[in-house]
Amino acid sequence: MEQLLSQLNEQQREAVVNTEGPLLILAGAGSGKTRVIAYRIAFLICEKGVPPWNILAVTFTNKSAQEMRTRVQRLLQGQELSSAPWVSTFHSLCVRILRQDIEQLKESYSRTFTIYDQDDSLRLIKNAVKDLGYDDKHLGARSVQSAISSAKNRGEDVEAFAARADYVDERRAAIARVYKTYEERLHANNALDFDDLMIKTVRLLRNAPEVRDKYNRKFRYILVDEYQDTNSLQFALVSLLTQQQQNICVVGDEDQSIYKWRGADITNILNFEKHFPNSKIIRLEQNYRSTQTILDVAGAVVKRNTERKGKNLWTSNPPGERVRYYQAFDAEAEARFVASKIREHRNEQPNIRAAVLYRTNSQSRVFEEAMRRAGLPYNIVGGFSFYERQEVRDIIAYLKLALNPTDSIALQRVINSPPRGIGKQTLEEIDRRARDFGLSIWETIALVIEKPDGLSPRAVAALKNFRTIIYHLAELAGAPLPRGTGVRGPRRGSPAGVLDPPVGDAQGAFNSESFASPDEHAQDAHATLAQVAHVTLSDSPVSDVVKAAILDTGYEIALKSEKTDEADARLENLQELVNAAVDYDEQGVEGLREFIDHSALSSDTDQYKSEVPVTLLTAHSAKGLEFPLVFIVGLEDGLFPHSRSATDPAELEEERRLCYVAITRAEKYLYVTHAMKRRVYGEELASEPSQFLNEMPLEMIEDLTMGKSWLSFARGSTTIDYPQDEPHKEKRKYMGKTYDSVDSIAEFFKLRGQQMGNTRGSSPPIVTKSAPRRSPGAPPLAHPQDEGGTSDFVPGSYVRHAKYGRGLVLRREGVGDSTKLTVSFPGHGQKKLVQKYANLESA
DNA sequence: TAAAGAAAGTTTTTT
DNA sequence: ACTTTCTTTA
Repeated sequence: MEQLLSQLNEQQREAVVNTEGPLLILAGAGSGKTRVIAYRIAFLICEKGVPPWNILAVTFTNKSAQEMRTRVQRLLQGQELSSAPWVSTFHSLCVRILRQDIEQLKESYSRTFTIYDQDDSLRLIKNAVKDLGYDDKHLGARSVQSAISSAKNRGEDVEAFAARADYVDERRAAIARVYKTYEERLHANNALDFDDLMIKTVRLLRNAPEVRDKYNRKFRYILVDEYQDTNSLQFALVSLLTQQQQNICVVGDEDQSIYKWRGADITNILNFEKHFPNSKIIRLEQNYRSTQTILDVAGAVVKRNTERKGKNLWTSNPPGERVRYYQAFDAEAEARFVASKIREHRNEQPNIRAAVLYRTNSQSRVFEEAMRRAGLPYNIVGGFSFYERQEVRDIIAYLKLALNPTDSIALQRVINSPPRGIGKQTLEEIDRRARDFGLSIWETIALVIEKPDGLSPRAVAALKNFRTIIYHLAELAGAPLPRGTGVRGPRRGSPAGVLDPPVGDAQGAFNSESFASPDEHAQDAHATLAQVAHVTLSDSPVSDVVKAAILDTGYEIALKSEKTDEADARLENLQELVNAAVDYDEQGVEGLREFIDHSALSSDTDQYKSEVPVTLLTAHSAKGLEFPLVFIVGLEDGLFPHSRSATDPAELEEERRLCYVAITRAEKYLYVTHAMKRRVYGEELASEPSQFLNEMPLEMIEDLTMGKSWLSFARGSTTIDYPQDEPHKEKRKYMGKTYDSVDSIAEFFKLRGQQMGNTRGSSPPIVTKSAPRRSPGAPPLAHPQDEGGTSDFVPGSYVRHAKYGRGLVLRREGVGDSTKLTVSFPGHGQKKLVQKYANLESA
């Protein structure tokens, strides 16, 4: 341990050895935060003799949890440990607690509850919107989902939400009714959505003193990573868990707070000392990751934020090279540039790892393509994960059904996939009857099989077939379902663990008939966590059940008979799913349930290989990672910063922090690029450089663009700093001929025309050399061709609308009569208007 | 009922 | 541009 401690600097060491009482570690980017947490855990175990199971470390993503586990493991190598410390995400921690104790909540949820991911929850909301008779045009399921989610995260239940929805606000009242139905149906399905996982856990700990006490005694030392991103529920959870011992250590950095949109509450970290009296604060300000230049650039950008305490991040690393800049013609050219630079770097340093950071996942496609073309193996983080693929979700749905057939979302998903003759008509009829009798769909199927009442024999046969498949899977899983109309589940079965494996008969699962009815078995609601984790009663491995879900359902045959490349790829994915299941082969229902939980809670592919030359990811998912070579791409106005943040200064600051996070991922080399035009929704749009580029010290940037670029214009003029709070007054001064991307495109064509000896073609007007720089974000001048009258309505200018009043033009699309403007009106939100009909005047 | 074709919505970031 | 959902047709 002595030797371990000597590898840390003074502040880091302080952070490690101060194990007792509340501790706030303010850790700047690259200051060795993960290292400190790992050492701290090792220190607690080795030096303080704390048993590993008394330690809990919570992170936000699976990726960082995994990283943490590996680090701790490496430090403790050689140590014989009886168990590992709990390192988990907030959500998986909640799942583990709820799987154990949710019945103490007395809300008639059973421990066999199903987790609904965002997609499942969206389906449920869609159904609810439809069944309540609302027009899904007016009440988009997605926006309802986000309204409900943020209500939940504010701690507003249905009643509170409805109370705030007075009769004036019809839309809100409608959402309130959907919210109510949604909650009822979640409950009827014995299902919890992501937000519920937090909510129910907090409620459980609040309302059940004995449960709270149990976990307080269990988790004697708690660490929370990325504390600046915690929301009020997560704060409540942490407070409840540390009520008794107060050994709470949180690590965070206000400059890296990028999840306010998801309810993160920065005051959690700012008021830590108030929440936890007698707390210590330690600052980690030495950066070990980046060159001085990269750090300076990052600092210059984030300095523009006003909502900030500020800190003194320094490094003893060499200055390194300048940041490199490239202005690409379009998104494809940008990707080609990045790929070729990565190859150049790898020629110099064969094993250098590169990352491409973009604002939105939709940008990843071009880069994938370019990497493939350049023969660079790449790894893509986020986007559609493995578990989000249709075929994988289908098989998971079968598995969910085997454990909980009342899960109507899973049932609807697979009842007819692969096609087995249960069509829309049949489903609607069943749905109607289910509602009439107040039964779940599964229960109704049983009813219909006995009393078809007008349903075609063919449909009944198909339903029977489907039911047999589920019966079979349930038996194989070691959780046999009662035959006939008898139904169990949270609503009628005994609440405790009816779905749990039969105790004391290892053969049970294989002998399907003998377990047609569930055995009575002792259920200790207060079983210890260890007991739950090691229930190994049924003999069938998880992978066998997964295989059965692929084969016995006819899924494989259906795919094989398709004989398309796509079907083959799907089959391969399913093989991959079986492989994943092999890892979970600790047998039995608990193993299967854990497997399913994992699939719901892992959004990013965890088999992310760090040795791969190139990693493609969003700036958000890059947080916590570092790469010697980093490309920040798409630095364009409206993209990064994103246009959705244009109207709110606080949101713009969050975008800036995101940019800060992106820059500080780089160790040695940083490239920043933008394209002059880009396709958005299939439409080609000219794009302006990001204001964040302008906030970087220009002398620290090297221009790699062939010919003229935005940067060369920017350099040609004196830098004008306008005060943060009053940008508009200053900006309006620059009304001379300015840079904009149309001119740059003109420049590009001219240049290319010269290179190719081609002087023909209608070159747009060329920009004058002496052009002063326009500060990005300022109103660009009208293009020469639309001079007069309407030419003022360009992005950045203000207009007046008869109904909405004064608004800011954000985007302009199309030409002539079809010109559309996206305008943001304070109090009315963004509107898309056809310029010809909108009767706008400039304001 | 299922497959094929047409229309509409989509993209901010994530557990 | 791409994907999901609605509509038509075999």
